[in-house]
Amino acid sequence: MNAAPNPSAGPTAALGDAIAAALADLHPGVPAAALERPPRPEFGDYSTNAAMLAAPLIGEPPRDVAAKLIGGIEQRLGDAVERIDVAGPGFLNLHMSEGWFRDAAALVAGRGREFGSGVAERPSKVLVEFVSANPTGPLTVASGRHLAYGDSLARILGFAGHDVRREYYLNDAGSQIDLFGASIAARIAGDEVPEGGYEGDYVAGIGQRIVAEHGAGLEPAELGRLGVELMLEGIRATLDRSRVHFDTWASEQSLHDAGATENAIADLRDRGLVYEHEGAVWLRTSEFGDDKDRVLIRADGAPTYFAADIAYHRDKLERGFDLLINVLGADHHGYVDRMRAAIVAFGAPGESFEVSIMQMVNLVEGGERARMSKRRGDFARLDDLLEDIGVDATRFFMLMRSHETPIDIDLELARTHSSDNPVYYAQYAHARICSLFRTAAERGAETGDDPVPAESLEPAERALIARLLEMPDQISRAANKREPHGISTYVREVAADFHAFYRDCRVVGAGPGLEQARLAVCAATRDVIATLLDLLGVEAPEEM
RNA sequence: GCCCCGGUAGCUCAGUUGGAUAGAGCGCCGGCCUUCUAAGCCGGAUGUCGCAGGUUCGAGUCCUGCCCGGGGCGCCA
Repeated sequence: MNAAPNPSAGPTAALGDAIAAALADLHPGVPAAALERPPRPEFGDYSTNAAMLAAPLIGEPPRDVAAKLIGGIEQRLGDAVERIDVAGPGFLNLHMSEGWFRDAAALVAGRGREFGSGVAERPSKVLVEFVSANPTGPLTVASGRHLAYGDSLARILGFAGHDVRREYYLNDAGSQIDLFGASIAARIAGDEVPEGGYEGDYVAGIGQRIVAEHGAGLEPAELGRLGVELMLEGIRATLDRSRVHFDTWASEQSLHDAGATENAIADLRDRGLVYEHEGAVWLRTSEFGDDKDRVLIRADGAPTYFAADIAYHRDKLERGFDLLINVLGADHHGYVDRMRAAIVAFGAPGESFEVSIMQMVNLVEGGERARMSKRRGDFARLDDLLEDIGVDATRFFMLMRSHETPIDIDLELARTHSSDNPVYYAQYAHARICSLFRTAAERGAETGDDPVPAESLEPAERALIARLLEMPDQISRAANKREPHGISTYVREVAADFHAFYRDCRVVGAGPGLEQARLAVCAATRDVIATLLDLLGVEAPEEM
């Protein structure tokens, strides 16, 4: 039952192992106990509910079981632990020794930017598809949230040890492209765009550029193709500014050209899952958890968007991914069941397909919903937001909340370069540490093997180290739950603990032994913050 | 009608897979720079965790039913 020790888990792993072993001695088959950080300092550095889990199986009161566990845990941990108390309903509270904290800090510092990486229990090959905005307009702030989430999730999964690829699916075929071409044609002619067409001012600009380069008189279909090229140029530039780089761009048109849609439908037909009804061709998605069957080919002979997407996802599966993650807007949630049904129809496990549903993002200024652009038919562009508040603030604010919650971005707050702006809080901690190392270098760091003075571990220092030790758990949690916002919460906690440490603990010139020990704590903190910010796609400046 | 998401401090939101006296930021009040960055720190006030039941040693967290807000239920994409 003991998992192989994972070097990535850090110093706390040994605590969990000791508890599990002591528990196994007492009674077999007790479920894995939690190792938590208790809510209050008096409760020690770590606590476990092991005794409360074992009590019903053993048939004794939790506090009695807890008392029996103490010896076994103490014996295994030696002088790492100073004292173990039984508390409350049966918690075991572990008070770690000063030496244990010093060793832990040195270990974390030694791992540098690697600390917390490789925590995935079962590394797998993952494809994250996100943004995938139609190339018929510039990216919006909604895409900005998708991109921040998708890219950060990819970074986190990669750091955790998975083999991750980012992909953008390009809807470069179909009725929307036709409509886009018709809209451009109308603007060139000085007419209103057709019903339901693209009304944004940028369409006229696209038309002008095409006329300037290729002359007038192009067919709408050609205008659509050239328009997509130009829009794509802009989209790539915006992604670049946002620090997002896709490994692959999948093209719907290419799938059509390769006959992928027909092949996918033929495959499903071979599996006996396709039938004809009222002139259309249907897929039995209802056999795999969907509400009802879905149309693959319309009565007029044209394949549906769903059919093309099935072909696309079949292609993803054939490329050997264990896990497909799609990042979609809330308006697409009704689409999830049918797509998963198709995945299962191809013989892949349902769990191999996941969708992260993104809630909306509003821009707020002065307590009111902000308009980034007042032009008719236009919308809040990501470029305008990047211009306004910068990449760091954009990405950080997008990831401060769970993706399942709508967010309001306060532009006034995001713009200010003051302490009120949460994006600078963690960056400032990082810059402060870098500055501290510069000072240490100027003054000449203390050298030698002086021992660390006893009773030199201040409460703030102890709290900071304990916070750093959460790193592996925080990474695996963010990765497993697909929640980059957990990283954003955690990095602010690390920064807050560092600022308190900085207040209470002199580093440079602290004295023989102590200065080096505290520089190790600072180095560990600096690296952890830099890693976390990088996972969010935010820079870690060395000075501010 | 059915499905998804949310409802936690004045505001915006966290809440580590069911744990101890529910937290943070903003806003409000008051303190702290002759030593490593004050973009910082410290102290102070505020809660029927939407409502009602249930599960158990224990529920903001899990189950059921309601209420409110947002989104979705096409041979559109």
